[in-house]
This record gives sequence, C-alpha cells and structure tokens, in this order.
Amino acid sequence: MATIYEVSELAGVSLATVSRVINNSGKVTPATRKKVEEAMKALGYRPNSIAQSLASNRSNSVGVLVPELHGPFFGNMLSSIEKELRAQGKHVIITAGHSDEDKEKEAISFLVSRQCDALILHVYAVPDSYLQQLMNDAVPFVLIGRDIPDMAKDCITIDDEQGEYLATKYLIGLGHTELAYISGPLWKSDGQDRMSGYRRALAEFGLPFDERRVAEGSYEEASGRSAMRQLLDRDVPFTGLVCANDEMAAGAISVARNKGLALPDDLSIIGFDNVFFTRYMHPALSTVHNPIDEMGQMAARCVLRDVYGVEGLEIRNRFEPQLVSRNSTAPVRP
Amino acid sequence: MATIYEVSELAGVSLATVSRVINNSGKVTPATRKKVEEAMKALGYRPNSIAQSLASNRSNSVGVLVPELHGPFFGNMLSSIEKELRAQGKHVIITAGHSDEDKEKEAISFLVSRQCDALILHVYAVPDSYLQQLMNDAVPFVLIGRDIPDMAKDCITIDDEQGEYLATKYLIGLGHTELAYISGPLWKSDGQDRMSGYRRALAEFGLPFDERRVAEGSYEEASGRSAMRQLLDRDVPFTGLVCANDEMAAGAISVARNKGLALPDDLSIIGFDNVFFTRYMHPALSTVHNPIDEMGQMAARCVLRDVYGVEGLEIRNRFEPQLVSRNSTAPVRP
DNA sequence: GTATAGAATGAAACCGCTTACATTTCTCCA
DNA sequence: TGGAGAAATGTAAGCGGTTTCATTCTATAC
Repeated sequence: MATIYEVSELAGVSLATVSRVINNSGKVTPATRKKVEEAMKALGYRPNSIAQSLASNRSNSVGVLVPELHGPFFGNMLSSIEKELRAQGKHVIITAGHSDEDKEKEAISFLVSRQCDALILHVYAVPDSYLQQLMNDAVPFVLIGRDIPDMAKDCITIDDEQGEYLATKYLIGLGHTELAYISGPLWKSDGQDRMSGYRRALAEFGLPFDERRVAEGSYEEASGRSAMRQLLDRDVPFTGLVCANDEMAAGAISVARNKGLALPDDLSIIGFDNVFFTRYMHPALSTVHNPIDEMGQMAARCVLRDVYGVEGLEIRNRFEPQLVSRNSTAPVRP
Repeated sequence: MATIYEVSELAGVSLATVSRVINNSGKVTPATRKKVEEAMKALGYRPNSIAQSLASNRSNSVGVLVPELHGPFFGNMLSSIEKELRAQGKHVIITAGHSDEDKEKEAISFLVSRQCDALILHVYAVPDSYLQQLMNDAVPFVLIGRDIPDMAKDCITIDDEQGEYLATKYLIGLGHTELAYISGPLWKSDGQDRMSGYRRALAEFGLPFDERRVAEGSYEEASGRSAMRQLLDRDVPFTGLVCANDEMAAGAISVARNKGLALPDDLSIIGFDNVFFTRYMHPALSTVHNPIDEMGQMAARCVLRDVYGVEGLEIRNRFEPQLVSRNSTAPVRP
C-alpha cells in the first residue's frame, strides 16, 4: 500500500501538502492539487485510517452496545445506525451486553479501549450512577431507551408508559373489563413504565388492578408461555391480555391455543413493539409501534452533532408510540 | 489518558519493558513485571489500541459484510461472530451490502480502508471474478454461503441443494404428488441450488417438473405473497408448497388463508432456514434448519486461524441442513 | 524595480506504541 | 575470581499520518 510519502515524492510536493488535499484543509493551488490527485490515483493510494486516527486523535469509529444481536428487535436499530453513520464515513463497532451488569461494563470498557469517538448505548443492567460517572470520562455517549436527567439531549426514548396505556385503553374500548397483564422484567425501567401505563388505563376507567391477573416475564417468548400458564392456572377469568412485548405475546398465544381458546373470540391479545414478524402471526398481532429504527437514527445523529460537528441535523429525542390494530383483538363477546 | 511513557517513568523502566509486560512478550523478571503492573494500575493506564495497531500493523478488527442487518437471519450470524471474535479481543465492524453489486463493493472498500485485518463476507451480488481479484489484494477474507474453488478452506457453506431436496422429499413422503415451488431469486446461487434440490427430489420420485407450479420470489415476505397469488391464479392444483425460505412461506400462508384454504389440511407448506419466528407462526412452520449461527462462528474461527494464528480451533466448512417437522405439513388428504 | 502583505508550501515535531538490536546484568562453572 | 553465555533491559528507529510554524512565492501598490 502506498503511503503519503510516496505520493508526495511522485507529485513533487511535501507531505503536508498531500495531507491538505486528502483532508481538504488549508489552501492548495488547483494546479498542485491536481498533481497530488494524479499521484494518488497512479499509486492507488488510500489513506491509512489508523495512522490518521493516531495523528488526529480521532478514530472515526462509534461503539454500539445492544442487549442482543439476534432476535427481531435490535437488527433494525443497528441497521439505521450503520446507515446514518457510514454516510458520514464513520464506522460502527458492535458489542452485545446481554442485559448483564458485568458484561455491559466490560463491553463499554472494550469499546473505550478501542478508542471509539463516541458510544451509543442501549443498556439496562448498568446503574444510573455508573453512567453518570461515565459522563466524566473522556468518551461521549448517547443513550437509547433510558433517560438520565443530566444528559437529556443525548437520550433517545419512547414513552413506554403511554404506549401501554394506549394498548390497554384499546382493549377496554373494545369492551373488555377483565384484563390480564404479562409484564416485562420489572427491574428494567421500560418494564416498569409499561406496567404503569397498564395501571393508568385501568384506573382511568375504574377497573381494579388485580395482582392475580399479572405475571412477570423476561421479554422472551418462553417467559410469555410460562406467564400465560400461571395466569390461566390461577382461575381468575379474563377476556383481554396485554403483553409487554410481542415475543411474549407470541408465547402466550401458543399456550392459549393449546388450552383450546379461540383467538380473538375467546381472548383478545395485544403486544408491544410491532416487530416485523407480528404480521406473519395468526391472528396477526395487534400491538404498539415502537420506532426503534428511527430511535437508532436519532442516536447516530446525536453523535454526529456532538462529536463530529455535523450541523443541520433534525433530531428528535422523544418518541410517541402508536397503536397498531390487527386481528388478535376483537370486541368482547356479549 | 496515561501513556506508556508515563508508566515507564513511574515504574522506573524503559518503554520496551512496559510494552513487554503489556503484550506478555519477551522475558521480564517477576519483580519488574510487578513494578510495571503497579504503575499501570496507579495511572489507570489502558493501551491505546490505535497506536498499537499502527506500530504493529494489526488493527485487531474484522470487517463483516452482510446483506441486511434487520430481519431474522443475520442477527444470529453477527451474534456468533461477535462472540467468537471478542473472546479473543478482536472487534467487529459491520456493514450492509443490500445485495447490490455497487454497494457491496463500496462496503468492502470501506472496510479495507478501515484497515481491517480480515473480512467476513456474506455477499451475493459481487461476481466471482471480483472476489478472485480480491484474493490478490492484501486483505484476507472468509466467505459465507458461497464457494470459490481456489479458497475452499475459507468458505463456509451449507448444502442448499440437499436442504431443499429434503424438504421436497418430506412432502412427497407425506403423499403429496402435486407440488408447487416458490423459489428464491434465481440470480443468487443459493436460490438456484435450492431450486435444484427441489427438482432432484421430484425427479427421484418420478414426479414431473411443471413450470406453472413455480414462481420466483426475492426471499422477502411480500414476494412470497405475490408468488402465491400467481400460483393460485394459474389454476394448476397443488397440495404441497415448498418455499425457498421462511419469510416467503409466511407470505404464502397469509395469502392461502385469505383464499380460504385450511392449513395444513388443504395445503402443506414447508419453508427453509428455520428462523426463530417460525415457532410463533400458526400453524408452526415446518422447515429446514439452516445453522447460520454456527456458520458465523466457523467464519470467525477461520479468521482467527488464518490471520491471528490461533491454534487448535475446530473448524467445519460444510454444513448439512436438517429437516424440522412442525405443523404446517400433513399427510395428503385421501 | 522594490517593498510587503497574504497565500501556498515545506520542515519537522509529534501521536503512542512495537521491535530489532545494543547493552547491561546475572548465572554458573572453570 | 574471572569470564562466557544467557537473560533482562534499554535505545532508538520507525509505523503513516496531522499540524504548527517557518519559509517561499505571488501579486499588488508605490
């Protein structure tokens, strides 16, 4: 691989001048610029980005930490992040934190040691205090799905509470008065928020909150199954089921079906997130749209704005969820 | 951030010695090693990986190019690649090629300019000749889902032909003699291979191959829908449908259901890939397991072996697909 | 023709580390 | 005790760029 030195020799100019045309910085005569460009072309020169990084103290890489790489959810997020960032010549280093405090911390430290210019974090397990401390460190970061007061402009969130409120209200509007809830993990903030939204809707319509009609899941399909089994075993009837995410709803559906329940006639079920496969389900799952791809895009833009000084980007920090009505929900039977 | 120089000063040794303890290379007395380690701890020293890369001509980063980041398929692959590589302290830079020749080339060039030590490529659009040319370039790479004779040991593939053969044979074994096929894009090698497998099974059991019972899709759900509509419109009856992937099968199912077909009684459908959501479908989709995560893992190991000299890794280049029988297939009605 | 400001270019230090080679220190045995 | 050879450590030259500051050009005004 040719180096800047060889280019400068062939073009008959100094290193500094070559550097100037590479970076489009400083003043260079059109004539010498042309000479340099021709030399670069002749040698098939490509700047060594490692050397650039070392000299300029910019790695042009952004570290992304998500809970999981597989599954239906985070691929969309990564996709939009990568797209937005690569358009500006930055690259994305990915890691998974598996919702485990130690692993998340280790991943962050890994990313930092990789000299990322910034991080985009979708973390659950790490406590606020750790994040607050991280703010004092050198590396800037953006948070997705989490809100820390001191850094509001670098937090991208969705109103989970409102989302679950909408879902619940929708079922109530369909005439359901006996509702059950499969929650997300209650140690996660979004798990709590969604649950609160559920309770708010109940309260607003004067329906009682009955603990026997609530089971906690982990956001995974299997946990949706077991939660559904618990609910059914408790022998407290319900005609509507709100699930804190789509995968658990899928699990609940399969259990319901095994128990011989007709969907949506015997039971209306609504999920959350609107992941792509909800369309393929039968009945197609009603849910609440979670614009995770847009959120990823916004996180990327925050980085672009804060760290790389890109201007004129439209950035939205807070997203409102929207109800998606499909076939897994129906008016309560008379 | 402390540098190696400050560490060496505090420890009262030379740069070289510090470097030796960092990299565990060369001989260092336990006593001086201890001094250095203490100095590193005292200063909170972390090696600057950029500088390491520049000096050692190793970026410790592996570029990964997949068609898409979203969807059910590649997340699994990325997940296993990231896991395997990070365990060895390497990191993963991701890009998406969108099955477009120019975009794939651009992504590769982007990755190369990022000084990746190696690439893991899951590409369709780029021709063999381009890949062959890339072999002469500096950067080593591993191919997933594609087989280039000259670099067999760095190709990880699955026997697509055999997979579709198994799927088709399974339906035939269930008594179906009137089969239809929704193929993948026939410009992609796996699309062709799967189709060949379908034909082989047909031939083996003396069933005719009827073009009217074949429609080409793009691997996307929507294309499965339209392919299914075409098939149905042609008024050539069939009781079994083989789909070249699961998403198209999902599309076909929804169309079938709209037309009032009972599944699997009126029509048996089988997919390919065994992506995670096939379990959530109703009826749960029979399919062929595609161990994409293991393939990703093996690709990562190839890189570890070829580029980073890690030894003793068990590597498998060729995978055999396996039939997964679920509820979307049933014996033909008498 | 010359002085001079401003633009273009060049020289060289530096980014933080690795590593080949030189030097010092240690070990062990004659 | 001295000296050879091995082991430990140090020296310094890069790696391929960026960037500050000095230098050389160019053009304008007198």
